[in-house]
Amino acid sequence: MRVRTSEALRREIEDDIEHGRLSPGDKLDEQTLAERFEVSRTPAREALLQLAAAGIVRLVPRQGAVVSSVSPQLAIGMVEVLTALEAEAAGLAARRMTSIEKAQLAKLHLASQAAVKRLDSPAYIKNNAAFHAAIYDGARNEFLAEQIRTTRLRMRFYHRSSLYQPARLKASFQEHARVTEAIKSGDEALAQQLMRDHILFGGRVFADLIANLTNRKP
Amino acid sequence: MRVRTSEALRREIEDDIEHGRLSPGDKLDEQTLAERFEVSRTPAREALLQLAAAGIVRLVPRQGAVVSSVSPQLAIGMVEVLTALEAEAAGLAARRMTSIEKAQLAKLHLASQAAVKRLDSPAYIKNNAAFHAAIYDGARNEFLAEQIRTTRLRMRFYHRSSLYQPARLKASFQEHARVTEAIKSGDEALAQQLMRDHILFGGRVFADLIANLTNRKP
DNA sequence: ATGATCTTCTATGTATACATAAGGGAACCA
DNA sequence: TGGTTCCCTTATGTATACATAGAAGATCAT
Repeated sequence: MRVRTSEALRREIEDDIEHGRLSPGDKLDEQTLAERFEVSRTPAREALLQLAAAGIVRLVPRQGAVVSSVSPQLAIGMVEVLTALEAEAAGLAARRMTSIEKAQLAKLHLASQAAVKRLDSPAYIKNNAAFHAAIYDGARNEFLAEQIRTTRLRMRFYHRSSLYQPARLKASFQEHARVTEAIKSGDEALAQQLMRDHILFGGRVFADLIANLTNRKP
Repeated sequence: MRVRTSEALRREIEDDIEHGRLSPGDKLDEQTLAERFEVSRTPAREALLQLAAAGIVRLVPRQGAVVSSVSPQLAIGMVEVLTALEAEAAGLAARRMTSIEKAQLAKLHLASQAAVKRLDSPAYIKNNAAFHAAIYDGARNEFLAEQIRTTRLRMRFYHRSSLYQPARLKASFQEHARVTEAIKSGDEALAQQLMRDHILFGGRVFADLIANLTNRKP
């Protein structure tokens, strides 16, 4: 086998969580996982260990693994960290992007206008991802990009994008416009501040959602 | 056995790296680890998996594990991320600390003065850790604190604290004073900015060190 | 009937066995 | 002498076997 089996299992389980087939609190036992993927317990166990290291599942000794749940407190914490990281990326991008890259970023931004007009959330979500990815590239910091990716992945397990709300979608586009301008003009502090506001807005929706979920079933 | 064996091994190996008994690039094979700790290959292997998930070692399929090396690029990246996170913590602390906590922070800061006067780096390093820990507490964000802890741990593998330099030690104390003032007055933006400068200074020493190391043996 | 204690049973943690891919060395050829 | 190919060794990846800690259930006493 070319790829590591445990790696494949890990991705499958992540996918299950992301698509709601597994929910926070669900128990994952090694035997069942092994049977499901038709492997022995060893790779199943190793997949769980990797998930635990990433914080996706909680591994209680002698009690197996459960899908991590997110407290409102943790949700807010993640939003705050993501905000700081995204803002840093925007600031660095303002400093480091070439004029060619800045022009491309502006182009990416404009390309999303069509999706906004049609209120086409799935399309805009793709545009949005491309826009932010361009900023990560421009920041010239792989480690930062990786930290953002991990944090976002972990958040994605628990919420649908706020961009499914038409109001949020329109606001997002406006905010992107201002961020693009700030980066274009090389204004590091402004780019940071604008990105901070941008992420915080979307993040609040996430934190509110978690708070509601938790209140409902205590 | 009460604790997980692989967990214990992981800590031992981390310790080895931190204290220089293992260097970046060193190979870690499962058999040798197992023999050294007098366990079977299974826990040894699981420890390596956990270290790999944390980025401490690199795990190449069919080729075993090597202690991760840090490129100058990665070193700079880590400093930038740490800067953003520490700044965020300081800003949040400025907003959220009670006046009692603020007074305690000021007290912690003053307590480090003696170590500065004696140029006692080990003592100051302890004071420094307590000072920063108080800020993490005040930020009311466990997730942020954990991210900072992880990043710092990973950096600590590769450098001695810049606080062993007398000049840096004195400067650190002055910077702490300004940060303390900003937090006391609840000035979020200023606290962020001052902490940013503070971390960046120390971080540059780290990045320079890595750059030099890499240039020497290419 | 309720609680406590004991027993049983299951799933985890560890060890060991087996399969296989990658690397190294030897031999052979040019 | 240099290079290529083949084989062998070794370490990783996976499977299986065994030990044991906890959980669940049953039994008994109050």
